[in-house]
Amino acid sequence: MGRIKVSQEVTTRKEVIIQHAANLFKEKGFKATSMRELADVVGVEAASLYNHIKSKNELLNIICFDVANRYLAKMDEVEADKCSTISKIEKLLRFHITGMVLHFQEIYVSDREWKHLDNPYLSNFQNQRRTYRKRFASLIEEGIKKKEIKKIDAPTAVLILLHAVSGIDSWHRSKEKINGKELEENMVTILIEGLKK
Amino acid sequence: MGRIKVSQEVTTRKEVIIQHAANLFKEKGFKATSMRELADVVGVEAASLYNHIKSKNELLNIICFDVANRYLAKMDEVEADKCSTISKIEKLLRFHITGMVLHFQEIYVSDREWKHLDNPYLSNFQNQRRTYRKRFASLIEEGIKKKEIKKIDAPTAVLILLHAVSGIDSWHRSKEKINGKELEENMVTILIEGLKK
DNA sequence: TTTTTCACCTAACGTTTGTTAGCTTACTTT
DNA sequence: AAAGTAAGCTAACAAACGTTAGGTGAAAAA
Repeated sequence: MGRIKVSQEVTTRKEVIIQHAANLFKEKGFKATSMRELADVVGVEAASLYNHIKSKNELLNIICFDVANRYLAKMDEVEADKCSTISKIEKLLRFHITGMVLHFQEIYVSDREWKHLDNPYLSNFQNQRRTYRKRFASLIEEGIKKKEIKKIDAPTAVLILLHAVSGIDSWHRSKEKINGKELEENMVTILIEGLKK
Repeated sequence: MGRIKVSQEVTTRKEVIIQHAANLFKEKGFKATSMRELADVVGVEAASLYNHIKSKNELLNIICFDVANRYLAKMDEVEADKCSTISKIEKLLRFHITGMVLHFQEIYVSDREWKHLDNPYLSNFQNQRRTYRKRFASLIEEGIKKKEIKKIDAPTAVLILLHAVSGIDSWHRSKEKINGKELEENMVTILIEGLKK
């Protein structure tokens, strides 16, 4: 069929494949995406993919842990920051939102398709996810103690924040959509005001 | 293997199958659930399922439209209600929350797996979904006009509400969870306060 | 008790799946 | 120009998939 073309941003053929995979996994789901389909959009025969990747599941692994690691790194950064707790939470929220606005395919996949990871990656991913949420909840509890935030159940608040953000997926699909920055401000307004005391 | 047992609440064998299907689709996803697996938990051979259902996709159809119709009916009811706009929204929100708390399998499936519906059901479902959200957004805009709600983008608010609710799925999975009623109050507090002017 | 109907079985079908083996072509380096 | 490596191809595999055909046994109706 042809050679895989690399560009300046996407320098290796493996990365090209991963990007197309993220797109397809997002649109059709991991299980519903076949290697032949992926090969088609890459512009190559299915078997040729295996010159660059080990398996279909490796693609999912890479996508999921790429995202997970980005969030953990951001959490480190924010925790170390010297500012009010509520604005730490706002920073995290904004990070989630801009992430979803700019490269939502991977995040969407990592959010929705991680169930199809195979062990040991599966347990690993679940652990990372759990600790991330715990650290997030701790921030909220800290905010409650400092009376910056109203008295609510912290895990519930985390759940609301994270899932509200994942709804940005349908913003992408919608026809008459406001721009990304407006979206961010609207979400922050509703959610952060909802938390504040 | 044996006969499918019906109970007082679940009176037909088809309903038994649907319920197990909803469970599996929720846990593993539609595509990742095989008819042989479903047959296993039902306690019967795979081929035997086809005495009661037409196809695997019929199961998904039934689950998705069951949920969609429930929500549309509730929307009719709430719109006709004579109360403030903000409390209409609160009523809808509470309906979504209790739905997720009580029989979340079906709702979860309808939310996440509808992509695998086949036409004409797919377009049909998408239409219903779109109108539901539009009616929800209209309520919010009405609330803004009446100055009950702060000036925000209505579709964004809808998106936040609906997706925040779908996060209740991870509440079900969590170990140290507060009870359903508390969860509901927490969510309403954060989200409705977030909307109010 | 006989007949009919429903519920289930085994066996098999045609596809589609992820992946491998072995060969050829196109770039890169010498 | 020759040699070596990287990237692609065709063909095929074993397994899993949804589904159908045709037969068996048990419950319900006669």
